[in-house]
Amino acid sequence: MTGAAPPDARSERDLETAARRGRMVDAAVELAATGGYESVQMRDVAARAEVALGTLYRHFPSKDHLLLEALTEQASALRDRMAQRPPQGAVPADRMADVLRRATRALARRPDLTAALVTALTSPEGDTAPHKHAVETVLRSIITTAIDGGDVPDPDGVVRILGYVWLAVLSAWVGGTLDTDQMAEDLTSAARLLLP
Amino acid sequence: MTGAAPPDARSERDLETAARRGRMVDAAVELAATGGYESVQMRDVAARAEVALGTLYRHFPSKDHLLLEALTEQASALRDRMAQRPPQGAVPADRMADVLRRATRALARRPDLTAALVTALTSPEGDTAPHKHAVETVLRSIITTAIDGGDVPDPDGVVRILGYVWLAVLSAWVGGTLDTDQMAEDLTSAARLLLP
DNA sequence: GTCAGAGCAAGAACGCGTTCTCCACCGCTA
DNA sequence: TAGCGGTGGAGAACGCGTTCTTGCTCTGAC
Repeated sequence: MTGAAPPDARSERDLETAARRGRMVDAAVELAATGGYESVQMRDVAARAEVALGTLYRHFPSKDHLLLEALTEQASALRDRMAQRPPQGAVPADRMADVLRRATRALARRPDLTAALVTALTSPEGDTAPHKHAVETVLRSIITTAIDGGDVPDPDGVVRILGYVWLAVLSAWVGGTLDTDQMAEDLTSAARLLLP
Repeated sequence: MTGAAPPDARSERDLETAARRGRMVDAAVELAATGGYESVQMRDVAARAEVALGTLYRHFPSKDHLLLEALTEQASALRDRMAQRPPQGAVPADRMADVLRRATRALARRPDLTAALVTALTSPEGDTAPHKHAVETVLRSIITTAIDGGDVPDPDGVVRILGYVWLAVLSAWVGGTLDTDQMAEDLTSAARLLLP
């Protein structure tokens, strides 16, 4: 932060720095989309973004930080896309199942990318906790749209629990213990058990 | 497998091999208990078990396989201990909350060990899927004891969902985004939302 | 008795995340 | 104009999971 400086008074240098940063995230996403987490190799990211390895680490202290920034972007984009069209269904359970089904289908469309990002999300690095919180908040806001205005007791609790189930199911899918259909099935089941 | 040979006809060599294998798992558990996942370094495990690195990898194809074997043992031991004493509570929700609270307290008693084992469980290595399934089965069997005999509609669905929540909450605790109290709170909340 | 093969020890080697070192360039102030 | 701090480039170096190589010993088959 430059404090009192007007936001459009950035020097050309700052603009270049921002562009470089964007290229690094884009490069990570491109590599993740073809081969998942292990295909995102820091040397390759740096080469594709046309920066040096040291520069990459100057902006992102670890591979997981880099992928979590990408995940935050992707999750926000998903939220915006989901917000375009209100969930279908007469009761909250149906609308929730619809939201989760659509979101899951969107994620399953680019499986390697999703796997890479979820892997970063579930990696145990302690100093990424704030970023993880940010992502969880976005995911919960997606879920929340399904019960807005419905007559749901303890909506926050339900949203928290469904957020956990969503994460666990995604993690199991990434780990290979669940396929896409089982994932959708378990999410629907959770929605029906938790909502009227 | 030696086929038709009687089980106690193992040669001395086989006994030594089994003992070595046990020492490797024990060494991993000891190291995990003091420093978590990253303290379980394969060279250290081999040294502590007094085997060569190659021998360790002959028995366990990866660090995660090793830790998942340890986790299976620990989970089975936990299940046996939990089975000693039936859950307290008048209704299924109370009994479930009791079971989850006791289990969580047991896991929180050795935080570094639990963190290491949960990390292995949520690591995305594809070829550990069967081991992960085995662990999940044990965890679900612990949960199931809380609703045995109760009048619960769709008990399997509830157990699956609560298993997911348990995993996600543990994972968040390991990742540092949740403390022990919040973990217990969310689990209790899930039990009350899902059970009568 | 001998020979093939499995189990293991010892340790070098490799891959990739991460850190460190050294240097060039740019905009700034005396 | 000369020096200076900070951003970035190039790449070596380090740590740890994993793999590979070499050689020894024991076992079972013939």
